[in-house]
Amino acid sequence: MFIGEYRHTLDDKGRIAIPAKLRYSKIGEEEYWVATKGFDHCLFVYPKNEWNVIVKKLNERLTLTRKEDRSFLRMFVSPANEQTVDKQGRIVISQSLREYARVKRDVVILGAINRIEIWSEENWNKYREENEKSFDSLGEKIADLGL
Amino acid sequence: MFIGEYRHTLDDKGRIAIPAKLRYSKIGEEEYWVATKGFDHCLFVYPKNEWNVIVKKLNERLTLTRKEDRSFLRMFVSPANEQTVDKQGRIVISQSLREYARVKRDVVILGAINRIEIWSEENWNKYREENEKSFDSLGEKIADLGL
DNA sequence: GTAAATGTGGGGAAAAGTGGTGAATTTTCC
DNA sequence: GGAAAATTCACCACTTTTCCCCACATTTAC
Repeated sequence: MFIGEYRHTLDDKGRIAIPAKLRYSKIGEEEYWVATKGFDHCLFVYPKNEWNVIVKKLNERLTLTRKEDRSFLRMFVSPANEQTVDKQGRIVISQSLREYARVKRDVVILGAINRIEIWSEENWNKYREENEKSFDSLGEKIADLGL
Repeated sequence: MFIGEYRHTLDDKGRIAIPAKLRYSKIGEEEYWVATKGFDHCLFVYPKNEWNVIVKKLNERLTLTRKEDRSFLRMFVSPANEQTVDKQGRIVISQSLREYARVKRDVVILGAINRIEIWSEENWNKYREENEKSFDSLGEKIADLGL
């Protein structure tokens, strides 16, 4: 399971190191990772097997003939990128993904149970500020989680 | 599985390179590809075997007597043409397809699971802008896929 | 305090993408 | 039917990008 918040840097070649704690978590020891556009202008990064579960579900439910389905496919699946980790534990973030998430150099990486999220530092700070304020009330709005 | 977003160029002869990641993906190593008109004014490009699957389905489900079926067949199957890749990994996009998708020089190529899509840059930017806005809410509609 | 692991930067070889030339084939026109 | 024009096709060449190493600084673990 992926948890934790990490500050890393993206180098000139678009490479970013996956935090060791995430890289070597059980769920994360895969041959490759898949990065794609996520909600709220961050990137979602899945280990191979988790990604495959999602695509399988999507394939069952999405149809070629429905407009919304095509849109979701193009927004979520098409931008995805398979990446093997290099010897230093890094993956490459493609240019279109970097643009989408507006990441330049300083990056925040979040563990999010079955995926990793990559945020530009600016976006993350803004998001965090906004949501910390309403954290308590937020708890009441979301579904009954049985906590 | 085809995934990824790529920016390529179409040359004066109508040739376009299939991104290497797509060309060499398992599903993509075929003798030839089939390009045809797709939804939303882009082009759909299938590897041989995937195209055959589509045609088989159409054959089973479309009837000669229904007006809409005939129309769909003529819009989707008739404009299709087979293309072998040259030594540089390119295929030729026929003029009528180029006109349909309004592609001139700058082109965006999308991996879309079992097909590839070719967009003119302008069309893609417009489509993306319109659909990115509703991406977050769209995700909710598609609902709990465990993303 | 020392050794190992982690994160960051960079260089060189290989692959990918693009543009172009000349031969072969097809089309057009008389 | 045959010659000229146009188009297509199969290579070749160049530029850019990507990939695979190696090196080093910093942090973590023992």
